[in-house]
Amino acid sequence: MIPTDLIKGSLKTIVLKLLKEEGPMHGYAITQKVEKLTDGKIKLTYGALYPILHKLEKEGSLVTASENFNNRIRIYYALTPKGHTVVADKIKELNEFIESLQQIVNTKPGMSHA
Amino acid sequence: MIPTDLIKGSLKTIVLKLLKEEGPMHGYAITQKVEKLTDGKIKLTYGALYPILHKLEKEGSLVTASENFNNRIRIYYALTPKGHTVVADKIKELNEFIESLQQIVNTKPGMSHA
DNA sequence: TGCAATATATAAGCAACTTATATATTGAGT
DNA sequence: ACTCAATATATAAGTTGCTTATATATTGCA
Repeated sequence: MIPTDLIKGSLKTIVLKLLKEEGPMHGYAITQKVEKLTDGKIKLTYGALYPILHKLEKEGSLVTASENFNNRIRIYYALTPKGHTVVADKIKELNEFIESLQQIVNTKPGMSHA
Repeated sequence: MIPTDLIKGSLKTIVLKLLKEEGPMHGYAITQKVEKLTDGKIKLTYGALYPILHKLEKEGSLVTASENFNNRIRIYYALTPKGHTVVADKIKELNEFIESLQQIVNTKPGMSHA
């Protein structure tokens, strides 16, 4: 498990990216997918997930559609056009972040005057 | 500039890694180095840096040595043996984190059944 | 009958930051 | 002489984004 402090700020981007690639998903499926994609290293808790989804919906990045599956309510979240713009920006940011981290982490002694 | 929410949890690891590669540094130099290494994309504020340094010192990961440079006080922070152990762990964590992020960000439609 | 998995949701609390503020020296420009 | 940017360290108040705990309800397996 990766410590939560590291992951904190990336959760919203992760959720948006999944919805972009997988299409509409319900909350439970999102947590499963994240865990699977990262070999259990990132676990999205519901206490984090649902507030994020509700906030994105409020902001107009997501819309919801309820469905009844075996008497269980499933609420599917789907990207709006605005959401597609937002996710593109967020992924760009995340890639820059990853690059910056690598710049720091991959620096080795002696490389400063390379 | 990368939004601070993304960077938040990584700052302590970044500071430790720099001290490992560059040897003892003073606070101001740390902020300069981070900014330079990341092309200005990550800026460490003093309000974040000094509490981190003081905390690491308190935990026994760092020791300090004051120096007088042109009548300006410089406080050099250096890794202790414990600090070296801590930084190794933190870097391992950060690498796992980066890998996990890439797993999510680099996934493209259709790759789920590859 | 009971437990794990499925499914959504909110409230209280905490940690790690940001922002604002304070202090003091050096050196360059005007 | 004056002013401003850069150098250098530090703390306090406030905010955000999570975690942890809690609540509710169904399905399917043993």
